[in-house]
Amino acid sequence: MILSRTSQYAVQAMIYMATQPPETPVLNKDIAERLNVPAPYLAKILQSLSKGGLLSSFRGRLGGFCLRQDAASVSLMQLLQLTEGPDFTQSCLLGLKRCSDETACPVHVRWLPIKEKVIAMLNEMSLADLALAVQSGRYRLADMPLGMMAEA
Amino acid sequence: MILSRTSQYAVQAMIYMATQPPETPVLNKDIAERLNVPAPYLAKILQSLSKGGLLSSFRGRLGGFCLRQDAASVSLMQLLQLTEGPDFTQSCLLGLKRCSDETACPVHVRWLPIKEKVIAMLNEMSLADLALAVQSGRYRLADMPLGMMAEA
DNA sequence: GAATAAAGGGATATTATTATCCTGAAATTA
DNA sequence: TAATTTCAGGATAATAATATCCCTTTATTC
Repeated sequence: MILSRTSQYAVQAMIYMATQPPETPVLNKDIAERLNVPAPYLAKILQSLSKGGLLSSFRGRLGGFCLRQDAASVSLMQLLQLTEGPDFTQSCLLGLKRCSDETACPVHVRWLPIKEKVIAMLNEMSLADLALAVQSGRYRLADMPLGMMAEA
Repeated sequence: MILSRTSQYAVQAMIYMATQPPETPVLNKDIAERLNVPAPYLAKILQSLSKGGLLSSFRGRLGGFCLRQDAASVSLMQLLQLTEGPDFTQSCLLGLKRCSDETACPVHVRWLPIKEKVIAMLNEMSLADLALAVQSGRYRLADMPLGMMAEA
């Protein structure tokens, strides 16, 4: 029902980056501060997103991280497949190794349609959508007293 | 997206118990064996389900565990609220502490309807339903070579 | 009453996840 | 070239989840 903390940080960070002007590297430190998330841990996550091809990273003075692709072309699904593993949507609710339409656990038939809705949602939502929602000011990216959705 | 292993074991165990004649205590050892799950760990889980009011436990020779209520009156939701915590369905997908209709994370609006479907499903499915599904022979409770759904 | 079988409960061990630390490498600026 | 800034990467630490162990209590059987 819930994502790992790693995924939560990753999603928040990616959405935040999508709210920033592209091509201008964003610092891990800044993201961590805005999201109120442990910086060294976030660094590891961003590192793995770079390896996974979603981010570009730059060292040195004007360094930081940029979205490698256009925010509109990155889905939540793509992102979560990196952080949760490539087939995180396929696992059986009861933990069975083999649970398909042919040989299933007893909740399978009821769970399947919901799972498909989840998958569709994850595929449909892009970072651009989410960034826009945040920039509109109606949605928040973090539990913070002071708002973080500036420049639109 | 996925339940804790504890919950998975709990659900499997409860469904299994619901397939057994009521009033006749079932041994932790037997459940563990059938489900292919570590017995000492399962024992802790069953213990907490007893404390939670879903099971009755009996010590001594003819001891074991019984469903305290009729299988038809126990929903998956009830069970999972014990193993995952009372408001496990309310947590924000992105991990925000406060994420309600008024002040929400950017995925909230898309997630909400799905979450409600999940909640409805969990409320609607009873142990009796699931036990019946298993007893029909068309669904499995564990990753086992030899079938476990005997007596109907 | 003694032996046996089961759950109860506390302590401990193992593993995975989350988080921190430190040093090095790359880039920029002066 | 030297100083600074930032990510890279490895090692380590802290925490939480999962799993095991041991001993006690309770009930049954003999």
